[in-house]
Amino acid sequence: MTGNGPSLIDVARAAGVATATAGRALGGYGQVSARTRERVLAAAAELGYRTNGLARSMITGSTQTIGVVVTDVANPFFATALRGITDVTHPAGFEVLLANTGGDLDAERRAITVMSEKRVDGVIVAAAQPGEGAHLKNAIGAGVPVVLIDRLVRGVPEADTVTIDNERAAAEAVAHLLELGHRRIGVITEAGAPVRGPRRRGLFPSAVRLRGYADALREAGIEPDEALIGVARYDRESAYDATLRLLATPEPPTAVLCTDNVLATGAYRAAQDRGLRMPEELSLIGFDDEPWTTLVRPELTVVEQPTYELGTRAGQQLLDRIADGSGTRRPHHVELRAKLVARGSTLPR
Amino acid sequence: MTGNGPSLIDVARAAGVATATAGRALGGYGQVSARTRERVLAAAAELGYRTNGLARSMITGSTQTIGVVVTDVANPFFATALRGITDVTHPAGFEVLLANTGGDLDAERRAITVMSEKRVDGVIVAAAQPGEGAHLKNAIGAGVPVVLIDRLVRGVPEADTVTIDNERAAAEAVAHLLELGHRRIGVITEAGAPVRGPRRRGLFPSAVRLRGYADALREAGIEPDEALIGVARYDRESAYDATLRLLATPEPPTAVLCTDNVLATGAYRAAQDRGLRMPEELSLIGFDDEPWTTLVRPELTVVEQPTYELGTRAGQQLLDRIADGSGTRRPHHVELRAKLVARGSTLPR
DNA sequence: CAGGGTAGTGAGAACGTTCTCGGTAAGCGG
DNA sequence: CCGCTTACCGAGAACGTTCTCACTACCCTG
Repeated sequence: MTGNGPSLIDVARAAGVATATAGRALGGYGQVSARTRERVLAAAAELGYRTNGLARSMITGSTQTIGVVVTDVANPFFATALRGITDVTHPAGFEVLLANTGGDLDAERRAITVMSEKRVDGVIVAAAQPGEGAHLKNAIGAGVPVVLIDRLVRGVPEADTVTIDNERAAAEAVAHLLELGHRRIGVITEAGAPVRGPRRRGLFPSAVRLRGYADALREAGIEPDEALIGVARYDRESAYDATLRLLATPEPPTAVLCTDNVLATGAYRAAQDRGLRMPEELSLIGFDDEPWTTLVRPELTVVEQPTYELGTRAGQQLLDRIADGSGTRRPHHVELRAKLVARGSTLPR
Repeated sequence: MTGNGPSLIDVARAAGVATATAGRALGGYGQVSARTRERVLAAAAELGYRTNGLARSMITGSTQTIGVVVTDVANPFFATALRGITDVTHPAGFEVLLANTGGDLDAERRAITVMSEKRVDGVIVAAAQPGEGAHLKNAIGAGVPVVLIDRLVRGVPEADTVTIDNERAAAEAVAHLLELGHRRIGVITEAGAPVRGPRRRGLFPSAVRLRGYADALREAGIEPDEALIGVARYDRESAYDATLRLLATPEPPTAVLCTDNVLATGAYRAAQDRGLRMPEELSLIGFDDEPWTTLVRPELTVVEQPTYELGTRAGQQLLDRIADGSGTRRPHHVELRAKLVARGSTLPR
């Protein structure tokens, strides 16, 4: 790099004061007379001085930077959550260091390590895998506060969490369909989500939603039918295929719930291509509200997640913990509620 | 913050070597015998040592961090561009420091200042205002490489740029409509875009697209009609209103081009609410392809921008300039081409 | 006028690395 | 056995700030 510009020493020399005094004038700490402050500021402006944040951070022990680790910023869900995070943390004087894991656990480990070495004041993590949290536990042990969003991780009880009550959200969607008279209700969900299993930390939203779906059915006296559960990869085409398979079974569902909005686009397209009239021949519910859901015909009924708020709450959570500092603060767990927005794709005729 | 953990000195003491040697063993530079390296590594693992990146960066002069400044990460356009940036820079060992300006020039100035003080190795900027580039010029003068994306800024000739040929893209869209026999072609565009004016740097995409629209019309012997230019704020509702106004004129357009995808959602909705059959009664073209454009009926014809590639190219551009270092590299200007994707909203019956 | 508090300043340590330089021991050719 | 090279390592400087401490005026109080 180039000569890197003038340092505080240069400014002090130019102003005819000690470096300590120049630092006080520019940094806004300690006592400086108005006259010398002005002299120092003038000298700094003259030389084009830029504070070296690295040196400052080494002394103060704070970088005024937080890390944000997500699987994919291009996903509108994480993008808006990220916006929520920055909207809260930026006014508080914090910058955001961003990492994309692409869902790869190793990438997440590396990201956490690098951020930790860069001495971020805390991290907000949307975990890649629910099962492995050793690296997060390490970070916390090293004094880096961790806030988990959207996904809980096993083995990190010290972390704050901000999540959405996915079980309840899915159950409400199912209840809505039951109320409309549906009995054979299908679901399109992401691969790797077990239908049964103990209720505990370390499950992904899609899995939790699937449980909410199953529980709601049982509560209505309907035993969940494996044949009505369509498993897909996390992309539109896969969801499209899964939906077609579901609709081609001997006893096809009269309603389908999608556990994600990407999956919903595939399912919607499948219903269109199959020539099924919605909601008469097939009712459809998506997850996560997006602008397009009111442009399609019929409009799509969705479970609307408070995505932006997820970000703001997580940001606030992290700020609180950073401000606390003592490390004695017990972990907080925020669970936000999603809202069912009924539209044409499920309304009764 | 907590005691901040063991330092290199502690590791060296534990391993019974000098700090310089411990640094060599852990940092992978200089000469170290296999045996001592192992001793140092063992001691480091034992103590739970984390390299202090701040101290390292102070010496090496590189933070392995780049800054990215956009107006809104929640906008899918910037979100995918950002994804492109990280996908290129992360493998090269760079982290991304993100800032949202919300379109505010002062916020952009502050962001650039802070990033510069944090000693990022370079910045990628989607500018808030095309007219003011003094702060960017300053940054470049201070040795911080700048790559502009999507929007050109006046007064910063030293910056690399990666943009999309918006003029040509809009012209192609208009040509498509002319070919279909349309003569009264309207446009919905963002406020603040002059129809005429000299061709020069410092114009925003919407303005450039509007010029492309006007030029294409003139080339076909049609003088652009002010009454066919709908101006809106950058949101769906405003575009909705502007479209309705356009359609309510005495001689309404038979086709409408939107200079942005957010505006397109509003226009599409307006056409629906007005009960206009597309493409028979109104042809519509949007900007930027998104998943929903193939879910609506009719499917939306769009100008597809290479958004992801915009990010990757910008990332590569910045990496190249950082690697160069000499500062003698002449600025590169990459202009990517958009592609018209014809769909049901414009196809002839 | 003595005593004590306070605003302002300077000198130097400290943060935790990497870099520079010099020194020691081992290996090797003659 | 001598001289030369090379691998390895240590001591200390350097990066550019903030923090600690001490010191000097100066003002105020009694």
